[in-house]
Amino acid sequence: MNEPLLEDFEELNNELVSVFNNVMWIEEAALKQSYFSDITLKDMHTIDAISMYSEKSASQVAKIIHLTPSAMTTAIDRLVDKGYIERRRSNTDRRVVRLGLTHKGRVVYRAHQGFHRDLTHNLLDNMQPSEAETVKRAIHNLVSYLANVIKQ
Amino acid sequence: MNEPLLEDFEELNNELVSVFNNVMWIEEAALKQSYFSDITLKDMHTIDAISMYSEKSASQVAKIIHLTPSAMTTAIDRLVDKGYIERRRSNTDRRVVRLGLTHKGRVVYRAHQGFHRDLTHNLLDNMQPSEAETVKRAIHNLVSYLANVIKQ
DNA sequence: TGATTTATTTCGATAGTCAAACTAATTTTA
DNA sequence: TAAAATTAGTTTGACTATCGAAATAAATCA
Repeated sequence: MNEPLLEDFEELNNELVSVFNNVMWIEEAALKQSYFSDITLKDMHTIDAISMYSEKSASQVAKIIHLTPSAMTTAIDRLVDKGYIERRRSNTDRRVVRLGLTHKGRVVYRAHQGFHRDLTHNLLDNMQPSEAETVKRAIHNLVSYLANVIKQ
Repeated sequence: MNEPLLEDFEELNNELVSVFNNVMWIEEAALKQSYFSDITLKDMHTIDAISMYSEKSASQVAKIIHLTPSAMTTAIDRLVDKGYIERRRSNTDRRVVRLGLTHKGRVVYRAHQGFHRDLTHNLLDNMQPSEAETVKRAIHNLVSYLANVIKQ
């Protein structure tokens, strides 16, 4: 590994750690205080993976959020009971369960997207367009690196 | 909120979401495959909060990682049993439990720090010093924003 | 000293996870 | 085309982490 690019590499590193450690529980806490206090952040990620228009199967969603099939089933049960998502057996292959958001599900989904947009806006606060491009490149670096780690 | 700074704001936003959603489970998976497969990522965060030289009390650590006192007790039990941390009653106030890392604890702590340093290095991959400063400013924006959200 | 506060622990209940066994639907193969 | 294998999802049982309430013990206040 070559020389650090920043004198205060450690400071950046610590801030990054703090972001990772805090974002999760802030989302969790925000959910608890909201109108949607009956779901956890993990539930939220399930809803997010199902998303708006896709009609994904249960196993596709399980793969996205890294749950075993059995855990996926109970997670779906929970969210169906609470009225956030719907189960529909596929007509073309009656083994598969297609998942979709209910009206209530679409409302939380959009609220959660709003939270993430706020994060992104704040990330770019006070940046010139060219600087914003640099930030984008940095985040893209991270995505590529993580994708690489996953593959191995 | 003013105009987006990037034409492809959405793309950046999506990548940021993907980073948040993936970092956690990658850390989790990395732990499972490692020599330290007997601890979870949450355990790792406890170890991280205790850190190297501080001698924090149980309730201080609980506050940092947002656990209730009772959950903190059992989390400590777990990590003591597995040999990662040590409990010492304070001499000046015998109600308080001071926590410290064992040798094994310090080893995982450093390994985990290494993981985060890799992330930071990759974030800055192919950046000029001035660009690295911009990235640093962006992350700092995020930290400030999150700190602000916490306060409310 | 007696009452109150503080730090931690114990206990009972609950929720989410996994692995293994199972059901039902579809595809392969002989 | 009937039997075997595969695939998608569910059920069950065991386990773990969490919480809230009550208990314990030490320190501080009045």
